[in-house]
Amino acid sequence: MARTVAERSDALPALGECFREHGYEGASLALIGEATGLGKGSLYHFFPGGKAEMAAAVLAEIDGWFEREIFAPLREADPPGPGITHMFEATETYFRSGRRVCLVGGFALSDARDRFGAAVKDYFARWIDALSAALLRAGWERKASRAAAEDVVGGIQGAIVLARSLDDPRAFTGMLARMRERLMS
Amino acid sequence: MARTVAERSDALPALGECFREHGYEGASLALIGEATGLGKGSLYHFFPGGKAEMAAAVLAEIDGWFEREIFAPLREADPPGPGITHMFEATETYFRSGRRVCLVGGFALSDARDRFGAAVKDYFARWIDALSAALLRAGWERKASRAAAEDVVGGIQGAIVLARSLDDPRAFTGMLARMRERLMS
DNA sequence: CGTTTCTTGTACCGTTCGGTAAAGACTTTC
DNA sequence: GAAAGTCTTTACCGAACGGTACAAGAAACG
Repeated sequence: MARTVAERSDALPALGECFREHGYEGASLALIGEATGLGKGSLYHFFPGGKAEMAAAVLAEIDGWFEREIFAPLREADPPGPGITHMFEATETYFRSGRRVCLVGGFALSDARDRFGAAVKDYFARWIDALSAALLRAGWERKASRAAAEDVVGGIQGAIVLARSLDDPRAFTGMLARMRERLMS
Repeated sequence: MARTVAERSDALPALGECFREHGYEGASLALIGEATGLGKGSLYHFFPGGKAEMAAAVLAEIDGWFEREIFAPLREADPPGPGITHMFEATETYFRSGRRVCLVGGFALSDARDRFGAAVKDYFARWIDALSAALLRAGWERKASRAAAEDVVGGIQGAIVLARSLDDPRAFTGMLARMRERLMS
């Protein structure tokens, strides 16, 4: 019947959610087909490289979103304060207060890291660099800004783990609020 | 030939390492057999419940180790300072400066959480409680001690994600050193 | 020594895995 | 309206999955 989904990018959000919830290995083609509403034929039409290409496309889309919505504002906001504030707010929304897992962080802990190591490394390195640059412009010392950026970017990942483990989004919002206070005071 | 492995507990370390490296889903019986040196016959003899029982046994062993080596010292050390110092040192050794993944944290991010949610929640809740109690005895206010304990326990998980992502153990050791300084100063 | 209990290797089960092939159905283009 | 290109359905493949059955081998015990 050819439902003319038309764009492969239309499938990316559902694809991303599927990888998020089940991990790279756990996201079977059956689950992916269910999540996207696409059969194997369509999936392999859009992603001839199979699961690996699907995951790579999702990673690229996520990378683009963060670059646009978080990294660039961090680098460019003048004064830098609002860029940092926006990072915390956008992060909290994006991860739905810890109810939504970070796909990149999840990949980092699984053996999907071997396959997508470069993308994973790049994502976190650029986040830390962008935040560190913002702190630098806000008057922080070089070493202190780098350390604080690592603390915050790492802390966000830890906050997700904690909120999911305790089954309590307040663990996420609490940690973020305290990190924010530590940066802005 | 019946190599008389004798104790099912002898297989737990290798079993744990296998789940750590590949996750619950990714650890196939073939990989598990390879890691433990045991055939399916032996594995199902010791763990009639299959993979789920193996993972539960590993979680129980990990829980016991942390209770003995970290939680109890945190609760009992008098003065509390050395108990906290010991926690940081033991944690750094156990996770091999972030080269070794936290199995419980990994489960929390995957859909293994649905299966082992209670054990995962308990592990983190008891860690936070024990650390919080130590800080309380060290003179911290109740709310501040709880917040700091969440920051540190979550921060450790984030440090593992970061070190693995950046492929740099210094991200782990650095974050831990700064959290330690924040607690002890 | 023989017997019982514990441990193991092997063959096998049905299911699901990622991936392929090819024909059909719809759109677009001229 | 036919030809070309795009998208989807369906059936299928070999391999690997988790799990079971069972008989043979080693240990322990009388």
